[in-house]
Amino acid sequence: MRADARRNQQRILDAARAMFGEYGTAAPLDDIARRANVSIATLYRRFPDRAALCRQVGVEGYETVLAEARAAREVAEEDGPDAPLRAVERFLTGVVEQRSRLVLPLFGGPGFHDEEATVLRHRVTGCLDAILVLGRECGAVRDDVNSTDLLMAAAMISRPLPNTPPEWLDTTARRHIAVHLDGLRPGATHRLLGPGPGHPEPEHAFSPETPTAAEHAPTEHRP
Amino acid sequence: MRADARRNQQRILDAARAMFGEYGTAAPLDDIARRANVSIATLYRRFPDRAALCRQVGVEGYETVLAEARAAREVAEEDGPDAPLRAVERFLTGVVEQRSRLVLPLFGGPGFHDEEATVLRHRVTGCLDAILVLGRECGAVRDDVNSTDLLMAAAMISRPLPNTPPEWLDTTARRHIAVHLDGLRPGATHRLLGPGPGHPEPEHAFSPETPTAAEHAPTEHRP
Amino acid sequence: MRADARRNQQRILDAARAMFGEYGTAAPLDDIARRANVSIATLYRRFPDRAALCRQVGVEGYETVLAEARAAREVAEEDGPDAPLRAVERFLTGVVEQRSRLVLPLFGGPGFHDEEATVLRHRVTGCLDAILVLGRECGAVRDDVNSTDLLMAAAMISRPLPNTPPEWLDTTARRHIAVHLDGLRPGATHRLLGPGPGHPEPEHAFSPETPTAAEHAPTEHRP
Amino acid sequence: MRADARRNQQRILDAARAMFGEYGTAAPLDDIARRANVSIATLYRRFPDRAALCRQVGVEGYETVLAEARAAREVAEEDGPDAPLRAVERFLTGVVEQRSRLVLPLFGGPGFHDEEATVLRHRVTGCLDAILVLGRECGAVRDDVNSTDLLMAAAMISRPLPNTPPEWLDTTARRHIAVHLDGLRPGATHRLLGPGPGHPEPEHAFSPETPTAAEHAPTEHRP
DNA sequence: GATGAATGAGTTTTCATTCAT
DNA sequence: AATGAATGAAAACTCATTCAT
Repeated sequence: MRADARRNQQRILDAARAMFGEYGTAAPLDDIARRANVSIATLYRRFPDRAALCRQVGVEGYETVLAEARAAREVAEEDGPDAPLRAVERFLTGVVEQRSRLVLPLFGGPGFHDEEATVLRHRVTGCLDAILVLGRECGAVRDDVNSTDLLMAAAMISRPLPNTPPEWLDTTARRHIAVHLDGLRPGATHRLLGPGPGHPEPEHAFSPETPTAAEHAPTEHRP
Repeated sequence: MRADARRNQQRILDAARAMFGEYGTAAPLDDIARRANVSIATLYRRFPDRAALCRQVGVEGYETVLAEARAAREVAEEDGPDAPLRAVERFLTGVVEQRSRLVLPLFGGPGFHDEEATVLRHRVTGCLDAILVLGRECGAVRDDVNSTDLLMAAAMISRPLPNTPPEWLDTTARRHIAVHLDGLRPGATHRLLGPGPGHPEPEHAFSPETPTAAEHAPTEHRP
Repeated sequence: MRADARRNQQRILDAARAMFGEYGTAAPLDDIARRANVSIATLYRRFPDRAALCRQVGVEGYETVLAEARAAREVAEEDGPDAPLRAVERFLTGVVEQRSRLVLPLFGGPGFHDEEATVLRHRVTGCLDAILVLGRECGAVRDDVNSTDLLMAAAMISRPLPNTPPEWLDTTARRHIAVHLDGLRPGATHRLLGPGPGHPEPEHAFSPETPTAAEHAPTEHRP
Repeated sequence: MRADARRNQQRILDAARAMFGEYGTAAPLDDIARRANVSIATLYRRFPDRAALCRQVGVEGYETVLAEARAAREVAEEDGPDAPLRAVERFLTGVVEQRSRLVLPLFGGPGFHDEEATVLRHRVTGCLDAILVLGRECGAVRDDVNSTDLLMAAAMISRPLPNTPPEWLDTTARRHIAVHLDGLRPGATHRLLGPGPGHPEPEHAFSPETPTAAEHAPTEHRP
């Protein structure tokens, strides 16, 4: 690939992430191309359709999350009895801070069963599992929470609520994280039942991805 | 308003809610009209543009949330030291169960400063405040959580995560609620600072809604 | 016809004239009905289609012109050698002043061959002919100008030029009339050839209306 | 701009002028595109909305008028005492003959204060002023008529009267011009007062365009 | 390889007209 | 007789996608 071609590709991805963030994943491809300073035909040469573009933006988002998860795991390995809990805090906070580069909640992003996304997701949950194992060992974290719970919590908390003043979003997220961290300590009165989504029963070996219904990915209008 | 007109109006709203839920708020108005068994022109007679329709669907969603909040407040007034916490549980669970009728997170719904939405939101937070007051009195709930925290939590938890298998959604939500409830008990180690969004400093009288930036309401594509 | 029905009919005509004046004869019938404070169905009861409404507004306009022509003829019969020229001035000025009630230049008004319009037009030219006969007798008016020339001049001068500041229109019309009156005096160096449109050769008896091509009545867009 | 693009642009303008002439400026854009043998989307690529198309057609019309004014100025510089009056005749006749290419009276054309239109209009009045100066010098033209009077006269006379047989239009216009020319000779008994629209008092320097009310641009229906 | 241009298909929106109350 | 409501048809406009330069 020629140097300028590679540069264009990255410009397109950056423009797409920004436009998707501002206007949603139904943002006109024309506008994305214009923002990237390339022609629409060039965009099409790189990404055969909108889905391909979304997917790539999504994958880059997963990579961002993975970076946060890895940073958090390092925190978990620090000294102190509550290091693992601080690691969870680091993870949740980090994901919220990366919000704009993220696509965990991206409609039209890589499907749940997309191979590359699956691999990345498993790497993320791998990091989170490591944190949780440490947390349980030193009694910093309740033992019925699993890595998927954490990943989903991160996704829910980082997703911007529409029709909400932007300055509320950060404060609200931070407060929610604080409550959540308190809820993660041992001594829970509301026990979580079962292994939770994506986690096999202990006695079973790892079971393959359960086949699931089509992803839900509605289209929103720009108000 | 004539009886048939009222009937049609409701039919349109029902169809719109269903279509918005399935395909997002950019769903073709044609299809909504067809689903409601009226002509597109009839839809336009009632709702001058898509925004008006969204707004009304949104308002109905707020009404649903209000109903849940009121039901929860009744639970809070039952006997027992943990009635308030059960009320919060009732509220969060109820909102998640009503998910499909809901529009808290509806793109293009009533703007944050929409008068009707504001009134309804205040009614909801009123109920939640009542619950929290009882909860603090009997020591069932930490004292730094406010009604907006609860409302935003309900919004975040009930919002379906895209690219996520539908059967995960309910389980995940239930598990998240459980952790959250444990986090709401007194004895918190992660204190919430400040009064939180929308809540004035105690020593101040009630201050009017702070003016906020334009609402964020992106458009998503259907994959 | 009931009294209220008659009142409604006139209200509709007034509203139509006003709307046609402001927005052109393609103004939405809905809006005309609203302005007249009647329902659209009532409008339809009185005027089966837009053409009928236009036609009636047009006929009323012709009646206005006829009133001006009659007033002018009375001026012509006053004393003084230039009374006929003052009569022409009266006619042209009067028509310009009535502009807003007029439809000489109304697209979609009564067609040129419409019976009622033809009768009214002939009455107008009758008055103007009387003025011109007097004018020629006392040498106040050149002898090659006919009543149709005057009627067409009135139509041209009174018609508002689009894209022209309203305050220019009156001044411009007044100045044009002044030049025109000077051009109407005897001693012309630019002679008018032939009898002019609508006027038979002197030796011929009155010939029936010559059949003409379809009327030209374009539709304009609202800017 | 690519060669084919330029060709299409001109085709669209030609089609638009023709359609506007036949059906008014509310003529369906679809039909204009079809007549120009391009797709409607191509039309929209060149002209973002109907107004832009009207404007350009209007500007081309002004250019046509300017060409006539320049040709007339050359006539004014010929020998003979009445050359300037013949120049005026040439101008008025020329404009009437170009009627179908004209847009002086085009609803929806460039607004009065449109920059390009203003420049062209000033160029036209510049030519006409030159003619009038010569005419006054050699006593061929009355001295109270100004270039705006001539331009407005041309606009009024060239504008086709609706509901009028087409064959009348040319004859009527020619006859009106003849009377007008006689009225333009010196020795006027009906003096024009004031400097007239658009012409500053002699003692004042040129004053900028007076700001005027919104242009009047009604919509007509096709009968 | 990059681009400006063209296009077809779909969606919103308007409005004249008819119908049921 | 008057009206609010419903509708079909037409028009404006947008956008993803392909083509020729």
